[in-house]
Amino acid sequence: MIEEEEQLKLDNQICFPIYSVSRLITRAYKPYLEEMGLTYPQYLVLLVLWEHKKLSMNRIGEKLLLNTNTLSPLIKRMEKMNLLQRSRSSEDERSVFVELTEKGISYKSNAAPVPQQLLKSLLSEDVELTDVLLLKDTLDKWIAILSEKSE
Amino acid sequence: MIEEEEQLKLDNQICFPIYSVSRLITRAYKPYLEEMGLTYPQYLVLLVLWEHKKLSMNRIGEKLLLNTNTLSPLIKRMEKMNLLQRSRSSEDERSVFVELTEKGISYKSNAAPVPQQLLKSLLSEDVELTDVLLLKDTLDKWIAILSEKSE
DNA sequence: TATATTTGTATCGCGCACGATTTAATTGCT
DNA sequence: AGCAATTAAATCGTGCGCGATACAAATATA
Repeated sequence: MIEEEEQLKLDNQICFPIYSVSRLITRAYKPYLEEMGLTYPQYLVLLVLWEHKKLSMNRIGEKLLLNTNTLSPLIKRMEKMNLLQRSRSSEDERSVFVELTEKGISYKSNAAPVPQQLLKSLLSEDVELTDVLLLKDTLDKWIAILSEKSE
Repeated sequence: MIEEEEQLKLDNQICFPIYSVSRLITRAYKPYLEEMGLTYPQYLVLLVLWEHKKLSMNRIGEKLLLNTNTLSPLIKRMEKMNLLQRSRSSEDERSVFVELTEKGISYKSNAAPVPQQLLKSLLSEDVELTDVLLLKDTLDKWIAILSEKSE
């Protein structure tokens, strides 16, 4: 157990590297994404829609752990870019369903090699694939814990 | 090696869990920090100043991997809260040095137990301290790689 | 059937992040 | 000394995140 004084040093924090790597990875994604005029969160929306065709705002939010106050304007921006279409459900007039346009679907082939390339740039002698899988495993468990806590 | 189609599924992404956990951790910090009226990035600035007394904007940015376009307004907000004081260097009029006030220093004792409590809430049967240290190790290596790339 | 509660989405305000640009001070070069 | 290049901060515009709030549609309850 580290003593109180030591705990507060930046180097001994566990949350700071997570926060920093998250930002650095978004930055690393940028050159690939801005060719398509996308931001990282917008790319995430495409990811779930490539996989699921048509989803309500609600379901997209659940999958990305984002609230509608973040998603609403984000998705509207993507609609303006003609990447997707929003439409009210006829069964439940409160729900808005989101579906990709041809353009949105077509971006899939451009984006396909990106995660692989990025992963490659994160691997080295020091960081092997097994380390990454271990890391992902821990993070996934934390997501389960933390997202449950915030209901 | 995962095939192309599979790669694009959210569950197979490595960057998404990092992005999500980062946000969830900031959220988990919130109840502790808002007692002091702080945000997570502001808390990070306090961390480095508790450790280093007096630093230029530049040096704070280096340590937190943040640029001045993020730090300038953030630090000005903290100055308004009387947590710190800014002053131009007399040797180099371009540099602005930042130093904590008594109030800023005094927050240290409030913040001291927070990281420990947070870490505790992240540990479970499934995630032990050794896993966390392994994770931090990988992330620190990635910071080295990624922060070098963006010069 | 009338009313209360819940649910799905949108809006508002604030605080980051960050690319691009600006301004001022310092350094380097001839 | 004189001028270009570099360096340190600040400013601007855009896009997230997110707490708080609003509002309409659907559901539950009396």
